[in-house]
Parts: sequence; structure tokens; C-alpha cells
Amino acid sequence: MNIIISNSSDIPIFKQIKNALKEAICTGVLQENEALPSVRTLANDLKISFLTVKRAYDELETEGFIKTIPGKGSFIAPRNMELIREEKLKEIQDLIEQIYKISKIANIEEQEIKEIFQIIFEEE
Amino acid sequence: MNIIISNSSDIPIFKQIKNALKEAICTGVLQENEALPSVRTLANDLKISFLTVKRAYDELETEGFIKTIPGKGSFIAPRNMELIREEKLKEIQDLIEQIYKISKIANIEEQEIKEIFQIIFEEE
DNA sequence: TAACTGTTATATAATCAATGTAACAGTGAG
DNA sequence: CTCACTGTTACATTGATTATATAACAGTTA
Repeated sequence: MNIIISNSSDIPIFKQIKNALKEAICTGVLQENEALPSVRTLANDLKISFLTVKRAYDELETEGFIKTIPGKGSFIAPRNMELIREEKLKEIQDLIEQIYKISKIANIEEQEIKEIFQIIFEEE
Repeated sequence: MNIIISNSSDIPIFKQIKNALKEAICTGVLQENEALPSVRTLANDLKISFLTVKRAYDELETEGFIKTIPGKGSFIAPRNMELIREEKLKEIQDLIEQIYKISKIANIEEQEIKEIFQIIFEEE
């Protein structure tokens, strides 16, 4: 598994870790029941505090993506793809609602938005 | 002009003010060259610090939406609709790019996104 | 037992948003 | 000119969030 973080990003490190792990699950880099690196190992690799990694793991566990067993480690929870897919669909829905609100405020036509949509999605 | 702010929102107050004023400009509530409430007046109305209002005004000025003259007050700059329309189009483009990235990560089909898009935009 | 795991508590630092207060300067009506 | 309004600036402070360092504690397993 390969995680790249940036401390110059405006996205908090613990959130970057969460996103990277979710992406690894989706792309199959991490399989069900597979062990994650220990909080200290990952912290050393990324040259950050283990508390920051722990926070990421804690939140991922709360959200149901991983399971942590004290003394043993953290593991990818089963049925993860569906979970993340649901979550990402919800994110997309929120983003489209934002677009809708902006278009109402700025008097932008639906057609114009569809064109932008096409341009971005058609680039391979 | 009517501005409603929420301090329980995760959007900073100064940004809520900026958004509210941009919306007021777009909907024609605020016309070109019209005076904005003074920083202290608006601060009193909203029961917040005048420094928070000043910050909103300062950024709006930097972005070219208003003009502030020391001793006189702040005024809506001309050619605002076009400015905001450009800005909002850019925001929408960024949001669609976010959607694109999420769809790639979570293996969500373009068709599925279009359906969500239709549902949200068709509600009158 | 030793070397891993995760957990917890405490303290600290940096940044950002927001505030309070005070003093200063420009504008314009009376 | 004076007064009451405008904006400006400089401090100090609070609270929340992010991230860190350190230390001690507890479960797992070879």
C-alpha cells in the first residue's frame, strides 16, 4: 500500500489518510480482512505522530470501514465496497445540490452546466 | 437587505456574509453603486464584531465586488453580475471535477450521476 | 519474557475564526 | 469648526481544530 500525504494541503493529514485508505479499498489494493499497517508503523513511514494515524483509524472504524482489535491490529471490514459506494454517492449528491444552489443564485442555465459536465467527463 | 447568519454553521461567519452579499447583488436586491451598511451598523444588526464584517468587506473588495472609501462607506462595484457569474461558473467547474474524481475512485457510472443530476434539477 | 499490537493521559504548539477595546483619520451636515 | 458618522489600525484574548511529543498501561503472540 502506498500513501502520499502533504502537510501543505489544506486538508488535514488525518483526513488525507482516511481518503487514501478508502481509495485503496475501492481499487482492491486492500482486501477484506486484510491487516492495515500498525499505527506506529504507518506513522513512522509518513513521518508523523502515531496519534494522527490513530485518529484516522478511529474515525474509519466509527464509519464501519475497518475493525480494530487491541493488541492485534486493524483490519479491513467486510462489505466495504458497498459502504464506500453508498458514501460516495451521497457525496456526489451533496455536490450536485451545491451546484444547483449556485446555479439558482447566479442565474446559470442547466444546459450550460451540462456542457461543462460533458467536457470534464469526456476527457479520457 | 436581509442577511441571516448562523454561528452553528461550519461556514465561517465572514464567509456567510460574503455569500449573502453576492447573492443580494445577483438577485438585484443590491444595485450598482448602492451603499452597503457600515461595518459597525451591520455588526450591530448581526450582533457580531465589526472586525468580522470588515474582513468580509475587505475580501469582497479584493475580489472586485465592492469599493470602500475611508470616511464614506462601502459601495457595490459596477459590472458585478458578470464578475459573479464568472466566479460561480468556476465554482461549478471545480465541483464537477470533484464529482469526476469521486466517480473514478468509487467506480460510479456517468449515467448514474446524470440521473441524480436530473432528480435534483427537476424539482421545482 | 520480549516485542509487537492498541489505549490512554497530559502537555504543548500552531493556525484560524472571532471578539473586545482603544485610538486614529477621512467625510459631511449643521 | 464641531460632531457624528464613516473606515483603519494595533493589541490582546478566546476557543476550536490539527498535530505533536512523551510516558505509561494493557492485550497478543512467538
